[in-house]
Amino acid sequence: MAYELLSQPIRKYIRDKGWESLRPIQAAAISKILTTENNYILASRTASGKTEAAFLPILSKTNFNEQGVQVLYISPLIALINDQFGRVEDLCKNLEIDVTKWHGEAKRSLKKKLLEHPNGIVLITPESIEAMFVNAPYNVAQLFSNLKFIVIDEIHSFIGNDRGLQLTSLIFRLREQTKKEIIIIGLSATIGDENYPEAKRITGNIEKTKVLLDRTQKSTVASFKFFKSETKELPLDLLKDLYVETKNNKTLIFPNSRAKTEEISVKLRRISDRLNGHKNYFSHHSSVDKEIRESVEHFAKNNVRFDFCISCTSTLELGIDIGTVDKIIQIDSTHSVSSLVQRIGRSGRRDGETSIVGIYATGNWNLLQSFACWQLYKNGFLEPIKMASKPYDILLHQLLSIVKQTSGITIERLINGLKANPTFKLIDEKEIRFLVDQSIQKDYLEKIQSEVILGIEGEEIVNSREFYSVFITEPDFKVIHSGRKIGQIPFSPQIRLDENLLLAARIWKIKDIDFKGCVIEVIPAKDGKTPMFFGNGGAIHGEIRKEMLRILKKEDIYEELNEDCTSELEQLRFEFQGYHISDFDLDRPLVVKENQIIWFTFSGTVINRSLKMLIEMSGHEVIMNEMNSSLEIDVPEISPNFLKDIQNNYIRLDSHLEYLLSKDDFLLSFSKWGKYLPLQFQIKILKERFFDFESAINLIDNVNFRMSNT
DNA sequence: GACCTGCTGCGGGCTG
Repeated sequence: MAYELLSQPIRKYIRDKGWESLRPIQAAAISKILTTENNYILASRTASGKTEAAFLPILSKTNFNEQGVQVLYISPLIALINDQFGRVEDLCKNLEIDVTKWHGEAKRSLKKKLLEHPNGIVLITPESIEAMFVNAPYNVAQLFSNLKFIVIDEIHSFIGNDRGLQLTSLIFRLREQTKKEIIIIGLSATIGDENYPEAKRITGNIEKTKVLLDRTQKSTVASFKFFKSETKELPLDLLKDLYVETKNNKTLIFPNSRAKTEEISVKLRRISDRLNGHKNYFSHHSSVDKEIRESVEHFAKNNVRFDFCISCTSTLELGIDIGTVDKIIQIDSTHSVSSLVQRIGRSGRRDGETSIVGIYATGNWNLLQSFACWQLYKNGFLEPIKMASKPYDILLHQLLSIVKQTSGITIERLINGLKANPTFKLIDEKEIRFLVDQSIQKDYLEKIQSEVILGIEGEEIVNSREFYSVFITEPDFKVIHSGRKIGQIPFSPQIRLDENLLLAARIWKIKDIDFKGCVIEVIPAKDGKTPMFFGNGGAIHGEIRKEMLRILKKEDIYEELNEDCTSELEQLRFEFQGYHISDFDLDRPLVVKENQIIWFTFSGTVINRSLKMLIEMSGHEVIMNEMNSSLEIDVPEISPNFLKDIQNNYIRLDSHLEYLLSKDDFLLSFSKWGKYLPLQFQIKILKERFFDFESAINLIDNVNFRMSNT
């Protein structure tokens, strides 16, 4: 029995809490963590007690009287650290274990106190670990040389991206500082079976990392509605229906964009005011001030009596506890199935409760995409994610960080350290040496006999506040109302005196702009427009597109769809019925018009993007439509010559990419540190991370174009 | 028709 394995004080904690039994994931984690030395990934749905599943056995097993921090908890969000701090402190309060928050907004006095007596548990972000390595490497040694456990929360948010590679590298560097093995526990609610190898890579030891999985799913009820949108703004009928659906509930609305988030919260409140409904309409996204967001979270979590409606983006997708939510509304399709899983997980959090999700579509293709996501959700599909195998940009970043950390290191030690780092396992030693040589050439590094130190250019890169993170953020203007910060918005032509805009679920008039200090002063107003935000969103996975094609070709009637949705779907099916698709991998519809063809690729964003470039290289104009996954190409027909031409373009890709990169570095804007790489490495990361030319060429080689015979 | 994430050290001025 798992309970009997726990230490006395932990058993007392469980008794005092009045828990009748341990959750399945908790029982499994306790047995395994207490009896083995493996790393574990705990995969279990939201609100299933994963934090306790990790900490109960860790607290049982660890001797906190030893010098040094014993447990390091790593989180992707400051907000999550602040939220989990209370829970972990509660677990520790009778055990006399200190818990310390260590992030950019944590109190310095408490950090100082920890440095004087390093002990207990520390909650930290990856960027704060990076900063400590760069600015105070002696603190890393002082705090973590006796570290026993690392807990990584929301580990899926680190899979398949640069931040995950950075974290993998930082964990390796932490391990180099300690005498004993560190055991790593990763937590996640949405991690597909195919992604376990990638999650295990983060621990640095794939063989020694096991998965504990609780597949129990909550039942979910979905209903689809259709309101055609003719303009940029949402149809009034949709808003009225939305109001009725949400007025007597605790609801989260996900409209996919910050602008729509503002539009919905302001307009719903206006309807509610007119009908004497409640006033608790909020908006929550990255441009709303942190303090306002916290007060919204606090309201949702601590009030029981009042209904509320929070219109939000993915800021409320991750694990921050906002208490009970009755209903989730999704406006148009999510960009991934895993995002849908996270959002649905926010409602019906208690055991046995059903999640309720209402989905509104404003266009037929959007309806098809959101229904495809829903079908894949029911099948348990989650997008497989690949970590970059040769992340030269992260290698360069870590190389500079290590040289700063060591204040000078022999070239051989530097190269051996990078070679041993599992993050860069697939990068050859020859390539690492070349990158070091290039860095010396460009003054990022300076060679002094057999050692390197940071060069003049390197100092400038490393000694910047921007160095600690591996993702790019645009500069913002602060929005202030009588001394209080409302949020921050990007600069756009819209930012002019007397212009009105929506922010934080309110309407404001711009009264003053300080261009130098990047501050906008506003006063309340009666009517206004949504602010202009610039985003470039994520890529849609090919499986969603394939599912869309399958649904188009089926004749099934679905009970989740209301009458309007069903007739929209029937209409789309009618348009495509003449194409005779039978092989969903290779048969693709083709429309031939005068001097133009439209190819419905039903492939993911990355392949579409690659096809577009390959076709453009032949001098054709291509318009890529991401909504219906089509390419409009200015040729009269798909002739054998046309296809051969494209296949030949594949051979001269490198020189084409080289030409594009020499014009500007816009293509590379997905990689923060890529611009410091030698050209041939820039081309390689483009081909690995932004495009997938192999799959695109494979599709061109094997596709069967189907033309309509109606 | 598009999401999100984090952040040092130092010095000056102000508050309790």
